[in-house]
Amino acid sequence: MARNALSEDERESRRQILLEAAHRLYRERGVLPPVADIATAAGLAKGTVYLYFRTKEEIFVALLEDGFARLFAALGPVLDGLPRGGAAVAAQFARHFGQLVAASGDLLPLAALANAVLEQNLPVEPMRRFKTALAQGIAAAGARLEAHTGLAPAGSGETLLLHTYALTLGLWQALSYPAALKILLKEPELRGLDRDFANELENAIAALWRGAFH
Amino acid sequence: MARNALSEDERESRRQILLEAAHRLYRERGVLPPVADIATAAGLAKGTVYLYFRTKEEIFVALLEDGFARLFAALGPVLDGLPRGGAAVAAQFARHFGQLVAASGDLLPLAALANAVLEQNLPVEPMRRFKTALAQGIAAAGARLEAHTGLAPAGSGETLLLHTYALTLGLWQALSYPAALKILLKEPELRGLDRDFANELENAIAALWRGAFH
Amino acid sequence: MARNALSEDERESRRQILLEAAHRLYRERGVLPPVADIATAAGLAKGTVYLYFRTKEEIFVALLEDGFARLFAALGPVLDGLPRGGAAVAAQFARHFGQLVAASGDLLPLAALANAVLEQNLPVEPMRRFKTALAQGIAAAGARLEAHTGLAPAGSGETLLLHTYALTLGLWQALSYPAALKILLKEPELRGLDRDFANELENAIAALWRGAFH
Amino acid sequence: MARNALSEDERESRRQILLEAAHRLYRERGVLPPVADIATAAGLAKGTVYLYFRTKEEIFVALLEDGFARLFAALGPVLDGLPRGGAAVAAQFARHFGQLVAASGDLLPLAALANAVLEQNLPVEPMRRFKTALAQGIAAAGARLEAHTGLAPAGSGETLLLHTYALTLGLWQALSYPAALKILLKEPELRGLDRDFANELENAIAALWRGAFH
DNA sequence: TATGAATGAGAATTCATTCAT
DNA sequence: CATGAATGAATTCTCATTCAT
Repeated sequence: MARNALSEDERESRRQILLEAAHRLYRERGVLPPVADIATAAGLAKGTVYLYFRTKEEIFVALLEDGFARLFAALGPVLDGLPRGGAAVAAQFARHFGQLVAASGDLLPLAALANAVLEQNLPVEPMRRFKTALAQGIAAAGARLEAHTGLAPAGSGETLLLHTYALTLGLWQALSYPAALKILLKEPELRGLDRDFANELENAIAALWRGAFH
Repeated sequence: MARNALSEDERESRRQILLEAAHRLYRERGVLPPVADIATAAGLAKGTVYLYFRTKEEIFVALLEDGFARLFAALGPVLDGLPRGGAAVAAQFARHFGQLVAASGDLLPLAALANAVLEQNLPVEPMRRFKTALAQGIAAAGARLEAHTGLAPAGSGETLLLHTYALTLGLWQALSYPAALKILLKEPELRGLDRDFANELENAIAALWRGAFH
Repeated sequence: MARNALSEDERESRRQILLEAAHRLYRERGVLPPVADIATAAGLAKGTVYLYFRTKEEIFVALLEDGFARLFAALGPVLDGLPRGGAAVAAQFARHFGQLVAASGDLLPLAALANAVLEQNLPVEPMRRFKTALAQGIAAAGARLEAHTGLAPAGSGETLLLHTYALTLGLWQALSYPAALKILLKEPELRGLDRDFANELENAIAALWRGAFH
Repeated sequence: MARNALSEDERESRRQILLEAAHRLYRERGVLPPVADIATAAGLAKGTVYLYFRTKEEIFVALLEDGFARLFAALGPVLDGLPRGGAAVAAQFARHFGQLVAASGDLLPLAALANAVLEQNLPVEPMRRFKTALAQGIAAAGARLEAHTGLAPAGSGETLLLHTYALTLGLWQALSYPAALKILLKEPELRGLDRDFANELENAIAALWRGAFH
């Protein structure tokens, strides 16, 4: 059993090394890197990657899962600190949420990839894991939100957080540009799309929450 | 002068045939089809496709452009019919907008693809065209929105519509599933994500607009 | 007949325009340009090119033919001016021939292409035309060479000129580099191949001729 | 450490199999064969080829490198056997060199391809390797030539061998014909170009060397 | 467990040439 | 004669994944 535990630790550590390598390469290149590169960056052989992940996409879904877990963990205190009801809730949440998102690194680009790319070649099970974690994270946070702010009826907290996530994801996609197209934004006709994501996000979330709280 | 140059109409009609073929294949398969298939589906030869579009991605951006043009065209009357100020604006817009989106067909999946995939292999110029049309459509609609509802200050209409677009896009991604994963939604842990998109969208937009109008 | 003659002139003029366009594009790009580009550069339509040349290669063989015709024309006076026998012949010819080659523009790169590329897709007849012109040019010049210098036996002039051509062509290939590889020449190990073509050619030809004249 | 990494020998042997397959196909067809065909001929899969060579052109440059290495190896004894100075050198070298070239197989057609085709799509590094080997081979042989024959000044041996190579390459191009055009040679106007390469080469080289040695 | 050699499906794009008008 | 739209053959190279060792 001791041997097993140790093996389990080693296994987990290998997994983490692979995840970090994949994450780093993705950050550097802006596209899903080839498995061979991930293996090399992790100091392992190509075949070894497949002892830890069944497909390349599974690696990135795992990354996504980690990212969301961290985000939800950070979200707890923010929700707990919200004032009961009233006008201040929206503004306060929007500000804190904006900071959380800013600190979440590559979560958004990765999440945007999820639908378009990752889900194409993914065994069902990791997908279930990810979606389940997402659903449960939102549900738990929703309950907490309702408890602290008095938002009613039951379920409306979950719904609001789902919308919050959607707005965040969509806004990031509307405002983010691949490096090659950044220049376009300087053209006068595109001024309307050249907005600061962080600032825009805070305003949008604040509006959504004001509306949800009336 | 050229005896057999294609007339502008003929050329446009060929283009439309290609666009429709591409659109249909995309709808059927859920992924960007190979150019060879598009050509065949359009009754043309592979090389011919490249007389009308420089890259495969350009085809789909053109589709996107058309879709948005139609959406904006339909949006005009909706905005014009909004009541001046007041509480009713949000609910009325949300209902009509939901219908517009429902009628827009594949616009959303295609738009979701834009960032992740289409922008990878696209000459700048069609990208500029698309983004410019989008920016101008939003700006024009924003002005109209302000004029009819009295929303102030200037620019807030444009901003609200940008957020509306983002929320729509993000929500679609959060709630849509590739066919292979639809079964997952029946599992109890995922009940929270098994929501009707149309209904959810209407609620979310209504909240956002209520918040924007206070 | 007047009409015919005029047509004939027009036809020849069109041909020349095409040849010049092809030549210019080849000079600019260093590779055989697409037919479409040649047509555009000549202000004609793509199909029109095929009214004047049966294949793309035929265009470039025609260019080659022109180039050699000019070279042979210029070679005549050089041969006529050679001293009868003696040691001075080699040096004098080498010097003049080097100038001719230098003035011949793209003849060498084109000639180098002939074997590797042009002959792959060429109707027999233009090939015959070209080779015949080449053979006759060399034979005529050989006779002239023999007459003036007293080189014997009969045929040895032709042979010497054939060898002269071969040495020129081979030397150009050994010493010429595509732009992308010019940098290589600065490396010390490659110093031996970094020679001035004009100078090298003169020396090589002089040696060959000295040997031929004993 | 790697349990099943290929040994250097095995890897080299695979490489050789690929080279031989490529060589054979080139000989049979007279054009660079598609990679797919090379792979099939070597009993390997297409992708495998790219584990050994980065581009198709690299294969043929490797072939060229091998060929020249063999030629230089065979050239050594020939140079060592040359008489010191005097009139006999040229004739003796020409005869032996002609035999070497005759035994070198496809070296010449391949070398003729180098400029026109191979250099178009070649990573710099294999190109450097090849050119460096060529330069060093010529330099070393040149020094040997000077040592044995007393040819002076220093460097003139290298120069003479460069010219020898150029003359050989150019002559081959002037006299060789693709199979489809061999028939042309029977026409009387082309009699001047219908020469036996081996014989012609010996004469040309002899003349060049006589001239170089005075 | 780890390795890394081998696999081969997969797809975009170019461009010479034809031919209906 | 001229046009230029249409054709479709042709080929490279990448890369996820497997599996013998």
